[in-house]
Amino acid sequence: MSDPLSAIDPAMPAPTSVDEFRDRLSQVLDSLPRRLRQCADYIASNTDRIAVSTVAELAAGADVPPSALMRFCQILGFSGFSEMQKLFREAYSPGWPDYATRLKNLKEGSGGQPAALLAEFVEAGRLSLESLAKSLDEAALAQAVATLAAADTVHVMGLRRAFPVAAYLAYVFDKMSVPAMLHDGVGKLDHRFALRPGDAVVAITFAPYSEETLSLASEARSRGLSVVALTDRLTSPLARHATAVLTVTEVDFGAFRSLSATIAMAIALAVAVGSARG
Amino acid sequence: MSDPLSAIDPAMPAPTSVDEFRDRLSQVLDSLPRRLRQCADYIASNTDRIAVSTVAELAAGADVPPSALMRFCQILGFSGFSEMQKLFREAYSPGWPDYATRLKNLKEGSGGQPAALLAEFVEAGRLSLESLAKSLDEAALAQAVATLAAADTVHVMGLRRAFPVAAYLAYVFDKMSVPAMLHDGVGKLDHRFALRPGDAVVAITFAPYSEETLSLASEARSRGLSVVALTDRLTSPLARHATAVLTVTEVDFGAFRSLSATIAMAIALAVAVGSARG
DNA sequence: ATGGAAATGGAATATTTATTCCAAAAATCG
DNA sequence: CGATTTTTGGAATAAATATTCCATTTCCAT
Repeated sequence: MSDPLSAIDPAMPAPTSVDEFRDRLSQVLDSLPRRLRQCADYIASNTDRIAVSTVAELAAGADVPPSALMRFCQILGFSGFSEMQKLFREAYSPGWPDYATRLKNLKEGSGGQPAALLAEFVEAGRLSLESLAKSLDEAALAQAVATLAAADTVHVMGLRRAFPVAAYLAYVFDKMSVPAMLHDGVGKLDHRFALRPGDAVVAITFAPYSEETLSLASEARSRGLSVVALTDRLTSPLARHATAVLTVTEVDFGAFRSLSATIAMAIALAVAVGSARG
Repeated sequence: MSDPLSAIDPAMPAPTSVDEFRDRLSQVLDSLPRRLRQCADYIASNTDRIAVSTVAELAAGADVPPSALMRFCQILGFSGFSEMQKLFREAYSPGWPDYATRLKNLKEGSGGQPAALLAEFVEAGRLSLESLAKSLDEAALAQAVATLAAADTVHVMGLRRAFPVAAYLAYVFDKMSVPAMLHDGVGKLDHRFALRPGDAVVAITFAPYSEETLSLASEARSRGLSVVALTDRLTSPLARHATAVLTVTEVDFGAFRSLSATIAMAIALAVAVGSARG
């Protein structure tokens, strides 16, 4: 037997830092056969577990036998798993088990402005999610689900910053085999002829409310279709045209909102509707 | 021989959290004899090494024989060192919830309720955000920002579930007056002629990776443009074509991901680039 | 299809690491 | 100061863990 695998580099010196480790990993990645690639994938997305796991645990996680993982370590240039683990144990600085500390660290730390910004958005997102959990109007949600579950086609509209939410909602509907149409305003076509009796509309807009979305909701309502509103407050102009109103208060940071809560609401809605339909 | 040491509390239950551990430690501290106090002192100021050290290493650090350290663990209420270490290993990276099981429960039990679904998505989002804060590669983020700040036009591409992220990214770039183009695949036009020297690409894709996005990234790279990858792991096929790789691990619930962390990363990136450009 | 090379899984083994136990050393108390 | 209890260190053992090896399977080129 020749030795093609370690021939990737016969006596490659072991990586001496986590960065070197990452480099090596991406170098060898392409030439790895199935099992070893599984190792690589799992290790790459769970690098932080290496320091505190056993071969058996990691192997189980990657769904390979322990011997495959050993081989993997050796291909990377280590003498075995223990040597690899040593690298990560030395580099280990506790990942700030405490989220608050870590956040503070990011804000003030050496990562500079981008990291601090990220920390702010993470925090905003988390707060938004918490507030959503607390202030959820279950009845309204249930009603919205019932409405959409009973509809023929679901029309989804949201522009500008609501557009990502609308797009994701449409995506999830699609995956759940719910007939849905995303009104995206491309070419200024408004597709309102597409609204048929028996259909329903999900309209998404936040202050300052987009005219186009309000107009579609209003049109739908006047034609007798059900309209589910996803908006920022009960007094939103959108609420006027809606049969069910879902409100989500996002915590903004700077001029931009995290959308976390809005998206959570949207997926939950879509999945609930999808399963209600069977 | 009576048993005064464990008599500190004959069958005290083991601490179940790092906080409980700290409490216990300070409780017993005063009643400890010399060697055991050495253990306590050393452990108290090196709590973070427990997860990644052996008995022998810690004992050496505290300058006591291993058996003293064992006794110390038992006085704290653990059956031995391993049990104590387990606490710290788990606290460091708390096992993610078993969503397969939860989802099953939801479907079967009374929990098919939309509100319960929403709670799960909220939880998934929160975990994703926390994990992003913990695992952020600050250097990669800084590099990505620098890359994009130096570019002429920024091209953004992401399809399917990555599309909402791409759309939001493009929206924020626009608001921050960064020349950006969203490649949305409308009409199967691929717009690759639009890539000009001096431009940069932000490519977003997660397993299973979309061919179109990979192909745009690869094309851009081969023409010498910078490519920033926003993906789920370092071993992603997208990483190959990238000059900077940002990874975000989202906790999935069922088939759908919350996108919270991915979006947080995207906004932070866009805002940082926007302000770097002035 | 067929032979040869490569990759794989798992059982066997080696090594490391945790844990117990007890004889010796300190400490405590009358 | 001697008797008794507590604490200590380290050697012996048990358990967990890493590592190797090889028979079997898979892959690939012809």
